[in-house]
Amino acid sequence: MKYNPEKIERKWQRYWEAKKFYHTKNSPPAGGNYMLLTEFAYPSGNLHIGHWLAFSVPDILARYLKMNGKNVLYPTGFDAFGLPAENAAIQRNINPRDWTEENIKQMTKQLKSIGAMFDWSRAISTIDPEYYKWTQWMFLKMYEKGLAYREKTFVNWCPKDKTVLANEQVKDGYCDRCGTEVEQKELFQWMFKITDYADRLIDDLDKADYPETVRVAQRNWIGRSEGALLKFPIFNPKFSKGGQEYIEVFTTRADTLFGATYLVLAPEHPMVTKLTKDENLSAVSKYLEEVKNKTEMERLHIDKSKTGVNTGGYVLNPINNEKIPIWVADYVIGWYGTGAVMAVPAHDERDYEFAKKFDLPIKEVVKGGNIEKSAFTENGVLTNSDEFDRISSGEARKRIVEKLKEKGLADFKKNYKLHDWVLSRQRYWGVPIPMIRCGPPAGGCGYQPVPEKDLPVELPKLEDFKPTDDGRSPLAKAEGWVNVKCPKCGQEAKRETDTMDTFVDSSWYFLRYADPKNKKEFADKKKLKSWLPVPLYIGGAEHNTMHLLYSRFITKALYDLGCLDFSEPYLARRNHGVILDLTGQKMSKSKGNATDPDKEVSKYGADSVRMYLAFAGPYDQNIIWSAEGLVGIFRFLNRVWNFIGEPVEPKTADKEVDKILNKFTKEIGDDIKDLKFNTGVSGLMKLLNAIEDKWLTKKQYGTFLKLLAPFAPHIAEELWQTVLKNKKSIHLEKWPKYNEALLSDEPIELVIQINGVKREVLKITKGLSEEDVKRIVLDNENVKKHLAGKEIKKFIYIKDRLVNVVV
RNA sequence: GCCGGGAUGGUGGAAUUGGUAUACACGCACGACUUAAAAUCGUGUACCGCAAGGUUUGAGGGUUCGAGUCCCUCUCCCGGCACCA
Repeated sequence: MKYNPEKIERKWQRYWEAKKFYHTKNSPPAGGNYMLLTEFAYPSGNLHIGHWLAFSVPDILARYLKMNGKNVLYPTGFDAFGLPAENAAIQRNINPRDWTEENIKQMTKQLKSIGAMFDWSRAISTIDPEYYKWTQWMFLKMYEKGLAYREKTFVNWCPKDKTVLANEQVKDGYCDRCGTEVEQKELFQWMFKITDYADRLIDDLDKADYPETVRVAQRNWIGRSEGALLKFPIFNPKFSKGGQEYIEVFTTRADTLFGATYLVLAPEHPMVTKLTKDENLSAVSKYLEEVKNKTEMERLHIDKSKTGVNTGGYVLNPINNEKIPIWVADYVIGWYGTGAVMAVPAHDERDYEFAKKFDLPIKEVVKGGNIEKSAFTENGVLTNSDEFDRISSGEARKRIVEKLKEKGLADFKKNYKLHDWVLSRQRYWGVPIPMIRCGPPAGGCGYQPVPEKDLPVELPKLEDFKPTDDGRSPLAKAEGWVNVKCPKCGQEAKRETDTMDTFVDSSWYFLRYADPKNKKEFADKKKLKSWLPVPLYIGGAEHNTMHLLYSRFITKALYDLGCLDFSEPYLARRNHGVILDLTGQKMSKSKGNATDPDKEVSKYGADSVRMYLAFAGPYDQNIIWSAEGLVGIFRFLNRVWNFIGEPVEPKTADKEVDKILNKFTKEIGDDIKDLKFNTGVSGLMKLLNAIEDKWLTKKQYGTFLKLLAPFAPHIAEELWQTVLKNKKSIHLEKWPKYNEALLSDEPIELVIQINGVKREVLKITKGLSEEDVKRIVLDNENVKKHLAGKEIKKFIYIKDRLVNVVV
């Protein structure tokens, strides 16, 4: 019979499903529980080849761990709310729910064709009210703790999607979802106080086994910098009546304070007009108007040359009371720090450029550079700084701040680039924010949380769910839903009509896998304890900042709320790459270069696709899809198919085969454990090459199939049950044990170098002493030839490996 | 600009972490089977050289008996951050 994957794969998938093989029990066996987490899928339409990479390759590890006695949970689910689904539904003029549910059905079918050991009994979907009830519950808990709040701020507004976006969802000034240029709007929004967790989010990165890229990306994103807050007294008769007023600035270079020759306010700074002298007012207003008309893009990227105007106002340098002019310039960012900086042109490139352009004084206070030519931004020794002269920058930073601190004019301060997480969206397809607004904007009870017993606040069915231009969610139109009684006073009130960012839904989904059907809690404490934190989380690098940061934050918040007894959700994280076409382009539907996995599966089978993806390269690197490479794997599986035949009697067992199997049992197992799936596959190939023309016993054939089973579960099962006539599934078998003694039994090849150049390879037994080896080596004809007439200076012997004779 | 990762045959990649560079595949070439092709099997395949031998891991230098691996300088590619004070 020929190898026909289409015939056997469906059959075994049904068999495994019928026998509930992968329905994980809660009680751990001796080996313990292990949740191997992969990122759940967004139901966008069809499964693409990237999903196969994300799910089929880690399945190799899941199966290996199961064979090694772990109670493995390989969960799956759908991250089903969100903008793309909603936009797609609008385009097709159908309801987002219908569209999403249809996709979930289709993708579930496709996911099953992978042959992964997903536990479908625990599958979750974020649009299930039984799930999002707990998303809302968590929001309320956060609200109680003051971690969720509503405030008017400048937010990113996508004019096409008609919703606000979190900072993380804006890429170079464009909407991450649709590519439209993002505008800044000042709106009331719901936010999570993620900034409260900035330090812990950085410091705890070292508590888990995260790849360096993740650590760096998150640290960059949070952007902690340590410096000081300095108060500059305002010198302006207009405002000094009735107590001194100050401009606060943040700086990491307090050591350069004596070099501050002017002060700059961001155009957004609330004090700008107040501080501007009457005769400068028209110039300043004009400038503010100009800046307002610039888009974020122009301000950040196109127009990098410095602009600004003098306000005519002054502050005093707190360290020496020098009078310093106040300027307004848009190179200072409104939201970062205090929106004002002390300008030290001698020691900051931006200030230098600005000072040159507007002819402001440049005063050197740190020695080491040439300020005639450029700003000197490194540390050095202070000069022109009174009592601080000849002190190093590092020391001066401390001392200057300490001195000012005594007068209440400074303090040490950490600053962050991280913003609070704007979580409200003015869109239909999301989890309703469980809040009720009582009374007019002023008066009434204000915002009141929906009582816990009323959860979930279900998303109503809407005929017209299209977004609006007025910054209001489409839910505002659902009058029957919006109008409720205030939970506090019982008066007429309205529901919050914004929905939550989908990243809230996906920030805690892995917790639900521990107890997906629980109606009383988001998960039972005991079950949480037995499954979490996640031992290993595998996913795409595109989630290294957003999703990973958010889920770490929510985990920490839940920990603080007493809901969890761990504060870091994952013990380890590994990234997988993306799939590229032969020209190195990223595969995508829109480019038309995407491989359709269904087609490949119907041609070569799921086993071939799985093994190809595992084989094509290291798992954390990008994979180049090669149709020819896939055929190579298919050929290999055909050879396997033809190899497993009628077993011989144990009496005639080939001992050599045992040795080979023993060696590869260790090698392949180690490879899987280390996520080196590519060399694991090559190990299987080497193994087959070594034993292909030998006759094996049933046990030996079985061992081979067990090594193959995690990679190609269908063909392994077929040959195991139908050719070898085993009654039970191969996927209930244990990973073969290898014999350490047998490994060291092997003769080894000793490399002989003369002056570092390989001259001879000798087969010797393991563990020989240096004297024995020396005798054997110097007796070798080839070695003698190369040594003739030369004096041996050194004889280096690396045990069981190599000899280097230096002459 | 700062930070991180990388560069190995015609291609994807391997290399026990300082010890045989190019495993395993793909591709290609030749051969076998075939009327023929496909499939399959066999042989070869880093480069120079008839050979002995020599050269080779982006470029150059260094440490070492020995470097793809460690150190320094540089080039290019990918990713994160970026007027963040």
